[in-house]
Amino acid sequence: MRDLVEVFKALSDETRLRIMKLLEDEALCVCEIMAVLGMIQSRVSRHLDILRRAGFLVARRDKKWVIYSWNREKVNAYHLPLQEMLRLWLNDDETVRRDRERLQEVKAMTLRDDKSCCR
Amino acid sequence: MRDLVEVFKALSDETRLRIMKLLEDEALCVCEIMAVLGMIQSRVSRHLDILRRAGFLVARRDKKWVIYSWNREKVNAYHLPLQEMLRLWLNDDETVRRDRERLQEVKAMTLRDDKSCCR
DNA sequence: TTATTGTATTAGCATATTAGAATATTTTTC
DNA sequence: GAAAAATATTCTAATATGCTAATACAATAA
Repeated sequence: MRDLVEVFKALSDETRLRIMKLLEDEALCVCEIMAVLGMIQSRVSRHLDILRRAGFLVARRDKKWVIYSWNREKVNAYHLPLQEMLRLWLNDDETVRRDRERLQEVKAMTLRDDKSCCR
Repeated sequence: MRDLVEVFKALSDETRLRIMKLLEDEALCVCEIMAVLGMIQSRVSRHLDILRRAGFLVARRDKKWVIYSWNREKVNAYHLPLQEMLRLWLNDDETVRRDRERLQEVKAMTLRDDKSCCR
């Protein structure tokens, strides 16, 4: 029960839903997510941690960067089915749509190039 | 997006999950739910209201009693699929199991008999 | 009509969550 | 090793949430 509460809590926040939708199709580093959402680093990092602890995301380090992506390995009974639903939901949402556009811009700008990522 | 956050928030609480599992198969009045959960009236009523607003429950009045049950009418894109999942989840949970036992006792005791319900 | 029963709402307090600023940590680069 | 870049963690203030007790409301019973 505690797990399920944690899982639902993780999804009970607009910022975290935006992050989940951002990472739906591709892995991103923290600074890219910051740039897309226009939020400061500690805030983004905190939300990523909550999603990771609940089982929705995994983090791997790549050089200087920590890359977050959807977790496809089952760590509890809940996150995989909920991920499937999230994939179907919010695709018409105005904020999600804008975040996706912004992501294309951010990716075109930064090209994570072994030097520095976003600025 | 706001709707979805509200829906997940509604499920982000142990008491409310217990209520959802209690009402999974049958409609119950507030005092029966109070008796099963061993919680005071204002607390139960408040949680029922949160679940109702999120679309998960409906309330109908029957004489003195207000009977709550799962809402089967689609009021948003989210609650029906989540209800399906809830039906599969938590069936092995110890608290849920005890609540179900307690419900049988409460029903045997009270028999909602046109006079008074629970005491 | 008045009293009783069942339910909803409100007020006040305690706890939890969130945001931003500051600091710490880790890795890389020089 | 020192500096820089990226990320994590901690601290504090603001807001939200949950609980109890008290009160209000609605339907029924007397």
